[in-house]
Amino acid sequence: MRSRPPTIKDVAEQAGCGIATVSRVLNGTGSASADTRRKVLSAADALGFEFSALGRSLQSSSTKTIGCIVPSLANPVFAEVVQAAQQEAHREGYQLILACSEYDETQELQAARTLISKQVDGLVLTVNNASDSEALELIRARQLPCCLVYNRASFGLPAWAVDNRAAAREVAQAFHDQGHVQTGFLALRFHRSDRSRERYEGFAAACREFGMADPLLLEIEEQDGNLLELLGTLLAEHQALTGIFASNDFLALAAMKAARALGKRIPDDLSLVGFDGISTGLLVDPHLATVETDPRTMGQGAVQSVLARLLDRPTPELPSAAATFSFRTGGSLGPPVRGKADGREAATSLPSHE
Amino acid sequence: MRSRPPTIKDVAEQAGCGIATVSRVLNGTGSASADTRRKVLSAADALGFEFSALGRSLQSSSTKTIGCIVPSLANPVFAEVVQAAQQEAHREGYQLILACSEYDETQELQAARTLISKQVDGLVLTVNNASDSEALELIRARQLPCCLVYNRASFGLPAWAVDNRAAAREVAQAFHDQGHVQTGFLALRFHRSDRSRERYEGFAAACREFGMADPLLLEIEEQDGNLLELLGTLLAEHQALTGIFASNDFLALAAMKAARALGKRIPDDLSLVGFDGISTGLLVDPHLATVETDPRTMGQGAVQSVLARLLDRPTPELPSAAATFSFRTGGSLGPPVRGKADGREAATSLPSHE
DNA sequence: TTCAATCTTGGAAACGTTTCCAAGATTGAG
DNA sequence: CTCAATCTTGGAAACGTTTCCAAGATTGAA
Repeated sequence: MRSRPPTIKDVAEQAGCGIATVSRVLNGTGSASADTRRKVLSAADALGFEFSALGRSLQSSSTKTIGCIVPSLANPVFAEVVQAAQQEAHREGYQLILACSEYDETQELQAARTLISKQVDGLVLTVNNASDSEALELIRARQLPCCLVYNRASFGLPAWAVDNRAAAREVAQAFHDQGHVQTGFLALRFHRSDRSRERYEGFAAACREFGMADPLLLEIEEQDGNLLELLGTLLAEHQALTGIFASNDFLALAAMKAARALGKRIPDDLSLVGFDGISTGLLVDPHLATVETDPRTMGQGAVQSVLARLLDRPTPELPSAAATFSFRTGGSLGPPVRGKADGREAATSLPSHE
Repeated sequence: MRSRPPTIKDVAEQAGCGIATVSRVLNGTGSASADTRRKVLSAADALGFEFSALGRSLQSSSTKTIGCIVPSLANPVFAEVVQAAQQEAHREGYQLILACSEYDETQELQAARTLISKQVDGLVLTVNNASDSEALELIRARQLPCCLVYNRASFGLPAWAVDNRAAAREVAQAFHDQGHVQTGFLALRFHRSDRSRERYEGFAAACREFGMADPLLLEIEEQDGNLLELLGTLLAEHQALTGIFASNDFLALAAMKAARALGKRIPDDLSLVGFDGISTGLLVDPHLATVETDPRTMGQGAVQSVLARLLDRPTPELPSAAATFSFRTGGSLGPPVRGKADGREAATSLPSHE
């Protein structure tokens, strides 16, 4: 009938000893006679006692807790990051507190504040704009152990990031190798993500390098609901494009669907390349060409970096820039084919894709 | 240079007043002269003071924190549940602590223990087996506000669940309507999920009801890696089946891919129906027929239920069983067609699907 | 049997809050 | 100007731990 959970004091009383003794016995620190040990153990068991992490944290000033901020869990990339981070933290006896910023800087800052006030021991996060984030500034001011994920290193913080520019260059190269000239870059919330911008910039620079036309920037502001419609309109407006690089796989897949609704063949009429390498890309036909990244390694690594600072361990080695991604070819990328539905011969005359 | 974050005591000292006053001013509770208020405010600002949720929780015995346990974030259904739960909690000033059980009862219990010791105010969770879960027993013993998600109500706990049996019955009906007799039920970790079992039982019962053959239970134990191979083998062994109901969409999509690798046409040679209604099912061709559920509503509702108990609000109404799912038809479900690649006429002689 | 060394034990302080309470300061009415 | 009512303020206790320290109990060797 007691609603209040039992405390160490209750155990001490029941066992007929002092709270210090209970603490020592239950934590296996310090000495105790066999008799007392037995009494304490059975009292704790009878009461169903569990230490309150609160009291413990207050006194040790360590919560065994790591804060994690990501833009959204709707993107499987971040879901994987979080899952891997959670596992790694758990492996070391740490808990993860999750917050999603919804790609909103205000919520991002808000989340950082809350996590800090919850006294998290460290933070792992993906911010919208690493080079200009109030949240990061706050964290740095507090000198909290922290590691970025998918953001480029910034504010002197370690970062498990993808080399977006180098990856985008490989995409441009792939388009160029297939003979594309007129390409576009498709982004969902362009101004809200530094990743997206880096990919675009890298892509644009590489297109120039390879002598292709400047890629057309195709921005979409809105959310899911009418996404397919918007994409349809956008694609219809830009029939000249033979290839599109999307800032993430979901967008690429949606574009694939929208293009087909317009009667376009993939890749003959339109080639598509995504970013992230989510598994869904391998379920569609043809497979989505994309830049594969490794969210699990990122999430795990970021937690390791934070823990290293926390526990005075050697800092884990960050992957070399080139090892942060790998271009994955797929049937969605092929040579552009002139002519509408009768371009079969032209298609077969070129090297078969994949 | 101070590494220790400033406490209320520091602010009091700087402002030249007592800590009680600081507390009152900063919390806007109790009175204070305009002068003191100003001094406290500027001192707090200068020090960059933030309350420690720890001390506060210890004294108020409320952490403004809700624990959340799901099997995995790899399944977008749970990712959505978590995301929605997180948003709803946040809306009410609560934080979410996340734990994944990896479909493992030991980790499930472990997670519950940790969250309890972290003094979460409530819990939202999906367990592997609601009718027999040590974690749930622990929670019930502690009388912690708690709500199940995707599990059937159990232990007297509220639950935002899908009526798996009724949903499975609709699937059986759909198969029957299309003329299927020999069907199979495909599950990934059958013994590890009560949802999967309920779906199978409901499906089997309904098949009998509709005069179809008992569905064949196709179990897979292993994880991703070789999933496609395993599915291929399984499908090759059971050529007689004309339709398969998979316990979730990912499995259904993987089966679709494996079936195609075997040269089967979907749905002519094999019809497929999934469960969950993830958006990926609409990206493939043909669309995946499935049972749609609403993870966001579930996650949000569960948090509301917990908060209702926490804040003495009226309990939110649980959805009626029938409203927990809706059958979504799709091209992956059609009438079975006799004969291998030359069964076109037979196909067109039957009502065209969807 | 005795004394020193060791083992066992519990009181008390500290961690950062909130809140009760009493005391001192201020106000206003008569 | 006086007294009561009100406002403002800070000390202290409480929340649940851990850990320091000193005191009492036990052990073993001479």
